[in-house]
Amino acid sequence: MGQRNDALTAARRRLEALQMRFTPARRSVVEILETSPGPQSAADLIVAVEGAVPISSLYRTLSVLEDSEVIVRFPDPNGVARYELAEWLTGHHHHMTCIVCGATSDVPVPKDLETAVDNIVAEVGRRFDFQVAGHRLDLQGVCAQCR
Amino acid sequence: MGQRNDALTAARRRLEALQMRFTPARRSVVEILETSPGPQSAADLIVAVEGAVPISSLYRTLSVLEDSEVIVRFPDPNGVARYELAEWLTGHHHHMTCIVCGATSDVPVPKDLETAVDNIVAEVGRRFDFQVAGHRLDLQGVCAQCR
DNA sequence: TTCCTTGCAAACGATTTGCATTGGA
DNA sequence: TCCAATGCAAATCGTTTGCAAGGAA
Repeated sequence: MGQRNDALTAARRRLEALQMRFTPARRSVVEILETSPGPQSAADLIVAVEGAVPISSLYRTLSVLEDSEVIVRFPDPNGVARYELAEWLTGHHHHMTCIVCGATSDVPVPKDLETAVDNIVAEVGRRFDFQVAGHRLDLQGVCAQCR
Repeated sequence: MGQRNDALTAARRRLEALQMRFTPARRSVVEILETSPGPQSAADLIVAVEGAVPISSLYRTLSVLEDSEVIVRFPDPNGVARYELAEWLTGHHHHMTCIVCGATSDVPVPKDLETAVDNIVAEVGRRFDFQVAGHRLDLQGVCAQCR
């Protein structure tokens, strides 16, 4: 079923639909993010592309992918921008950041727990007259490797 | 009972315990944060202190208060650093950010819902072998004023 | 040919730091 | 007096942008 190529294919289609090219740099970033265990910083990506892409081009690539909603950018607990494939490509998930090594990884919250989170979020929105559009749940703690 | 002065008093004591002074600038920042409906950015604070405190001093003030754990710094959804009184002064709470006006405000999640959140977080930690030390739940949506 | 894309360098905005000065205990 | 705190200016860091050159359709 080509599961491995889904994100790549979807990304190419999205860009082509916007009359933009699926260039090597753009493809590389999508590939890297697809195979990463969690969101990557611009610095991580600059290293990951092995200096094959100049800093300014990397940022431009990220900006294009973000504008086309292939990736999303968000600040990690330390304020550094991190990027990951958009949820329409990966599914909804949360993050856990290790306070020892600083690594941030994805947490694909099981359906039953996610339902509970949704209920809580909806209830809070109701109580505070806030029209909820989405949420983020981040855990801080110590990962298995750091114990 | 001097409820209004608790944070101010606690902040002064904390600084004095560290042999630091509770200067006017430091006091101002604590007062502003104590009376704000949500976390403030450095830019907000610079405006709030009415130019009475130079930029560099304001940042130094924030850094001192952060190091002494009187305030905490965290990035809002747009990546700008925001500051608020530490939870030992205000109690645990979450945040909601309006995607229209960008305002971030506190959400003192009711005890019953917070208990549910705690259970979920604990369960996730168990399932993913992650020693959870804390969590952040942020809601994105549209606030009452922006509808 | 026509645009989109790239690369380099300069520009930027937010935050930090060096250093001499000020001021409180 | 003595050391923390301050203020200004210069330095940094991550990120963005102008502009001319390169490349795919």
